[in-house]
Amino acid sequence: MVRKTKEDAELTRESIIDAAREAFLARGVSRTTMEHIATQAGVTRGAIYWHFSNKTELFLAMRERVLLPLIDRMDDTLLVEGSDDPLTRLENFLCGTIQQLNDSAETRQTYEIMMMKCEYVDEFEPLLQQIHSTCSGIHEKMLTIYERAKNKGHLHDNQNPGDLAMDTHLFFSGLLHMWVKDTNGTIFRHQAIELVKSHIKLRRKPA
Amino acid sequence: MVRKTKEDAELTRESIIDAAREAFLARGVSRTTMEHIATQAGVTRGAIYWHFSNKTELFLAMRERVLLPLIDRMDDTLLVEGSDDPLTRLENFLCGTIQQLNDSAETRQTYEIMMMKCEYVDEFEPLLQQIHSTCSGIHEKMLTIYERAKNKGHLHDNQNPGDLAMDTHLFFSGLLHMWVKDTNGTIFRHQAIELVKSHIKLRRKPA
DNA sequence: TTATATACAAACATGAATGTATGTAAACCC
DNA sequence: GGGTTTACATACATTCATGTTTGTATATAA
Repeated sequence: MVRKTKEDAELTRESIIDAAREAFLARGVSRTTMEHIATQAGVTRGAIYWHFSNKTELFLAMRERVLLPLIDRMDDTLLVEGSDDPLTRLENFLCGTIQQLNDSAETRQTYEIMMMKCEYVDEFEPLLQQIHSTCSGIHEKMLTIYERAKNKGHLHDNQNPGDLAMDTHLFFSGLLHMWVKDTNGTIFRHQAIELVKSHIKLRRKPA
Repeated sequence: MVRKTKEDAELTRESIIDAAREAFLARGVSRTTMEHIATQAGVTRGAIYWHFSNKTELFLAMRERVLLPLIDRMDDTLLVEGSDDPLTRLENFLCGTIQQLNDSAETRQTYEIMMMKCEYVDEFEPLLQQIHSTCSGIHEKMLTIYERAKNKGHLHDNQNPGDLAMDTHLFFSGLLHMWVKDTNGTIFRHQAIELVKSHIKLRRKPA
């Protein structure tokens, strides 16, 4: 089993990423060795070093595969004006993210790794900066949403968009953490959607 | 420098925990070696192995030193009926936790380690279970608070205590994460207290 | 006062992971 | 279809952390 076609090589590359995710999830990033990943993927360490220069790059590749689509979806759901009012769009975005976690095991596992199975030090510290800028992006979009809602008179009069946006952001951050931590899904996950709806309802002024 | 008195020994033990915290914070738990900790503490690995059987026990000792007081404070602030009304007690508890983080570098650093510089796998996985039960404890106490607030007519009529308690819990979880992640304190920390007040205000029915 | 346990330091033995260097057969290009 | 590059497998060298064992001076207890 030696030189494969270009497409085969791409397949092994992807399968190495999959194997890395499984290994990271089971043993944590630092305790996972290249040998573990190789065994899981059914290749040798040589193959991994051919496609990736080290474990960090593998981690980043795994991460990007689920994070990039998320950012895209965010813009579409939140900012593009459709038939729904702003608060409904916000609710849809939050529920859609939960749904995405429900549907995709890859997304689920990657989030679990990023939240509980890796250490943000040294080469991983820049990621914190990156996460933070993603967060400000989310916050700004939520702020826009709440401003539009306010202009349309959908909010109670004493609520200001800035605080609401941050409150929702923090709520959702907590929600995601809790959702992911409930790994067997018996404790929290079933009520996540309801909580989102209840959170939004708290803001909406009855018409 | 050999055999010390009992009190001296206790001092070295504590200084080893301090050194471990500094080391964990700088290099992450898994990349921190016993040698790093020893150097930081000004002892040899022999001393550490005398006081702790391995790195995991050291980590647990560091953790308990800040977590146990927190649990105690929680009961006192939240459940003991005083002159304040339930929602105010809740606000005081949340603000008090922020204040605790502000005041104690040890607490701050330990939280940062637990949130971003360790991996919850193998021997560390039981901690997740423990964290979860602490969380349900918090949630139940918040639920009690909101039920009392409801009975006293402090809440809007369409708000039910269960959802409110979870919403606050998730908000606060997100808040803590954000607070801790803002390590240099320039982006988020200054507005944390305001956000807590705004969060509570959202629930309080004007008298 | 002497024996013993304590609180470490120093030395040792072992294992394991990383990165690189080399080998190789098949795909790809001309 | 022959040379070159690709996509790996295999072998090697090095580094490094861990846990244990041994040594030792002193506090402490009898």
